[in-house]
Amino acid sequence: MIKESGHENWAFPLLIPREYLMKEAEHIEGFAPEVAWVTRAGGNMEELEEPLAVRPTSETIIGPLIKRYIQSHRDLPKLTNQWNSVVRWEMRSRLFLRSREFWWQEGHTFHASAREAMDEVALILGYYRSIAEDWLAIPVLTGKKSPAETFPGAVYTLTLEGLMRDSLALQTGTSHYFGQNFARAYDISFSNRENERELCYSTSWGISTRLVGALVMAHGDDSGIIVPPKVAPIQVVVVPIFRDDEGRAKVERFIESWAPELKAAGIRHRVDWRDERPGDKYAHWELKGVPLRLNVGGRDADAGQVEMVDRLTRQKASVPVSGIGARLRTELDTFQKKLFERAQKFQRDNTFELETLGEVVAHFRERGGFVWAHWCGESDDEARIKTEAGGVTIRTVDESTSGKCLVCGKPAKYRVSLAKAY
RNA sequence: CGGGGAGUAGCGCAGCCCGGUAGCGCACUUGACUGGGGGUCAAGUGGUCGCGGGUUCAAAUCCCGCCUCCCCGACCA
Repeated sequence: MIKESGHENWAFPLLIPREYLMKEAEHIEGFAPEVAWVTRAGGNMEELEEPLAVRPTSETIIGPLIKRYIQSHRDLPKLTNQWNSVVRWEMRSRLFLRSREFWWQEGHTFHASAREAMDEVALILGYYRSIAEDWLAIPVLTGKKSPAETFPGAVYTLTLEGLMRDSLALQTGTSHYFGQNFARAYDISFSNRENERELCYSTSWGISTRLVGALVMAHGDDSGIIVPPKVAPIQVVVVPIFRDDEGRAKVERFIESWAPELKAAGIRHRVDWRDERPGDKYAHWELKGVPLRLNVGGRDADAGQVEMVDRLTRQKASVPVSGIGARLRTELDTFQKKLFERAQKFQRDNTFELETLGEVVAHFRERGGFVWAHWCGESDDEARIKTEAGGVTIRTVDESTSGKCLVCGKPAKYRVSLAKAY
């Protein structure tokens, strides 16, 4: 999707000179606590005269480099994307959700008009939503971040918020509109059609390996993870069941008689011939989240069928091998749909509408999920929510003309979603 | 940075208080029985007890110092 919409892959340096990093005041202020610095080098570990920052994100290195490629409105838009890892020196890390180093995709774009840049930010958010919902089967709430939660240096930040099965929210992607903030800091300008110098309008956006964590926590159960068919490396696993060599040969012949059909139907599958017991294999592949499992023994071979078990319900069904490719194709599509619907239902069942801070505090003492409420926009009130409701934060804000602020009771400017989040 | 806890076999732990030269579960190896939901039995492999020093005839155990990790809080997303 990213490439099809005209973005090119670029690669920018890992290490950022201090002077570059320091240029956008809000940006550096926001990231300062998490930046790792290279301060020594060489066999004697000598102090560097000028420390180098390990990129926590790449705006500050891309700015000074990209400006050379942008001179005229004819050079715009400049649409770049970079796959890399970044380092944020978190005090407390959490596997997949907040690690000190993580792999991601960061897009950085430069435009001749604010309108175009804002459209870009919305376009990408749509792509991210599609990745979350259509591929990972994770329903997401989208909206703007409150000023306190906005990316440092951005005019506004759009976000996707998913709900994990423990009813905590997780930010699964962000898309930022910078206006001319970064262009001003790095003097990224172009000659417009009137032959005047004008600062670029820029954006950045990213999704990371945190999505792996989201996948695990949005669908997993006590038996392990559940991987949506569309992204599953193995969509169907076949577990042969036999006692002796003779039985094995029979089952093997049977499987070989229809396994090519799976391949022809484009189904990613594997036959598990490991020297383990069937029960171990069942548990093993359930743990790994393989959507469909086929148990195949001598009795099935005789009957010309297999026993199909789906990871979601664990219900067993007999499936004739005739036309098995098409049948499994359908089953996988259904699985994808059901998984998404289950997550949607969970999100619906854990979404509430409340009016006062007292209600919100009481609610989050008992449970989690998303709570919709109204907010006047005062950051003091936002801070009060966080302290009094025990870490509850505003996840998204939408313009609103109705309702009263849940904290101060004054007419609200925004409709907000609240949640405890990772 | 504040509070708490833990370092003993690949993993999870007991033993420490009351010193006597290390044990349990899982995993692993071999064999037999087994095999349609994580099996049973038997025999095995595997450990400088986080590091350094001290006390003692003798230290996983007692004393001193150090290192590392985890949890809660603060911070961040």
